[in-house]
Amino acid sequence: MKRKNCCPIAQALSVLGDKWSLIVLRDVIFGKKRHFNDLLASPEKISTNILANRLKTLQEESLLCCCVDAENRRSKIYTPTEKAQDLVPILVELYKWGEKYNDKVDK
Amino acid sequence: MKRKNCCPIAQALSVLGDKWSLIVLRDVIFGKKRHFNDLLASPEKISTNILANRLKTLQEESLLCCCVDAENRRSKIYTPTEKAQDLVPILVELYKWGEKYNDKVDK
DNA sequence: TTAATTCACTTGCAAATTGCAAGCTATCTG
DNA sequence: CAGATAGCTTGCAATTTGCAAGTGAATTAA
Repeated sequence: MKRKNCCPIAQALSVLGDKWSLIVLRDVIFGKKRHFNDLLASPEKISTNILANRLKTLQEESLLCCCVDAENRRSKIYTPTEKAQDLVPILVELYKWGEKYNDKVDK
Repeated sequence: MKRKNCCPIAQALSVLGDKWSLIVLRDVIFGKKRHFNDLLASPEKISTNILANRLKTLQEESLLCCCVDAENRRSKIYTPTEKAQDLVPILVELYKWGEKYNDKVDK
């Protein structure tokens, strides 16, 4: 869903504005998770088909790059690009807001 | 979709991580839009049922409050709460990222 | 060297969400 | 009183999500 001719916020959200993309990026950027199974194991319980789909679209958006692990060729290594590293301020602000307002939800 | 017992980023995204919530909040916070039809008119073309649904959930999340326009009782006024105003840093960072990376997409 | 295991998916299918168009109700304006 | 207007609601098709099971290639264990 590309949003052309519109404000940068909407353009950013056309890439990031779904339930899972920023969760995956959080784990790659802060959690240093690099493998499919690492990402699967996060507490938010993403399912395999969604994760595979997000990894694909995040590569298409140049947010992740993927290479084969030289030491274990069935394993792939996903690494964040500079474009993804530049999401850190967004993730930090989300963290601060979430901490301020939602941290004690449902005890 | 409440995410309990998990990181503040995931909690923030459980409220904000969908296609439309932050678009509506952008228009209320920066665009000073206050009425249903103002929000409908944004270039991203949200549909009426989705907008009505988002306005409802954003009120449930204490991000918007709603009152009847005293001068025109068929009209409702939606205003951002302090909790919504505190999203400004997130929206600013989204803006900067969108501007840096996505502004020239498809020319 | 064969069998079991692991990794990264893929497939099938039901459920939920979205998008579009049309309709509805209360209020207001002429 | 006859439109017009604001803010929805409804119906329905299309897309996306969630869950479980299965696949194939690479690796490790026996």
